[in-house]
Amino acid sequence: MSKALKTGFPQTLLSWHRAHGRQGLPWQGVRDPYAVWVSEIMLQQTQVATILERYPRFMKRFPTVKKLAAAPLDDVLAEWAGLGYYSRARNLHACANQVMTDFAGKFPSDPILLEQLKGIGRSTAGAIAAFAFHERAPILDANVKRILARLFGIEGALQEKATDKQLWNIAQELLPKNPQDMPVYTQALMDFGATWCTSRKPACITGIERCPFEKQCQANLSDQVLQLPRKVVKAKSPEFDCDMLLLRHGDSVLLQKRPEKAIWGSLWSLPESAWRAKTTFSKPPISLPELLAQVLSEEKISTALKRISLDQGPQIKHIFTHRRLWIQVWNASIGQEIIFSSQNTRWVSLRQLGKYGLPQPIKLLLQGLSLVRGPD
DNA sequence: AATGCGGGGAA
DNA sequence: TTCCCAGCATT
Repeated sequence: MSKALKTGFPQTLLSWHRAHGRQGLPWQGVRDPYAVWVSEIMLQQTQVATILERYPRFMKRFPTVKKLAAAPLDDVLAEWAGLGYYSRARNLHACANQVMTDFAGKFPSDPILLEQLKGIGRSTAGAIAAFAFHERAPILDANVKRILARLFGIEGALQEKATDKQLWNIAQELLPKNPQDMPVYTQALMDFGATWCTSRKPACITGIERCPFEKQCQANLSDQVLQLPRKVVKAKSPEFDCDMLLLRHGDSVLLQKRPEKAIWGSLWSLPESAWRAKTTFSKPPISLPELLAQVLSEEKISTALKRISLDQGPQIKHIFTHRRLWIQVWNASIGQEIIFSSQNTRWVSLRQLGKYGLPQPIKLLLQGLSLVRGPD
């Protein structure tokens, strides 16, 4: 790497930030390690706009690492509901307890130690260390990968190990000399990637703004900006369908806790059948005992239940990053609460439903039925 | 090295 | 539709 670029890059970026950096985001200027950590986890693979309302709400609900650690996991998941990647919430809770027990309630400043904590990888460790402790530690999120791949004309695909290593090395080398610059520098990288060196409409292509690196940027010089960074094309996501049971008794609905290592892990949802690879054939009608036996793994279904009929409810199409799921909802109502022998089920009154972490499509479904309060 | 894990916004 | 996003953990 040329010495001019190595010293010039951080200074130019800092100047750029003074004139064009994003302002007014709720977590900007925050130096409390706990608050920094929450924001970094919340922003993983999640766009800023999604978090704007949720971050202050989370911080108000769990103002300190101590309170977060002491809270029931279900409360954390309920607060996280709708944000996706629920292992983040489980790890957040576990990490808070790690910090309490292993570090006396204080986040360590060393990125090597931070990376040992649940849910904190190298990039998040670098961000926390830089923002909260002025450590000269690099980050390598999607913004930085894109900026560096273009600036240095990195041709390898992002998924390749060698490319990753190469980018980390560059990110390390480009760090500003002065540790005091680390918070702003780190923020500047993210801002520049998010607003100017964007994936599809970078400033150098739109011509709306004049990129301060246009003379050094290898991708720009070779007219490859939109081709970098390279990615491996992913296969089309497979399609599935399943049945879900909306079983009501009075003002209660039957929920089922999902397994931890699965999609919507540890959230509460409606009892559901196994997912089937989607076919074009319509399914035959299903009886309540059959469905109960499937979704609850109940061996004995009482004769009273056998007289209950199922009403076909709505079909819901839900898109994940890697899957497409069609959900057939079946409505049923029973006269008395039944305690099922299968674990992980719970009757929840409508009034309490909002306190449960529900998958987004289920939350929307129940809201549509006026079972769950909307946002206050 | 490859895969699983959400949800929403943009084009 | 497809792509993208302040990634990490697991296998």
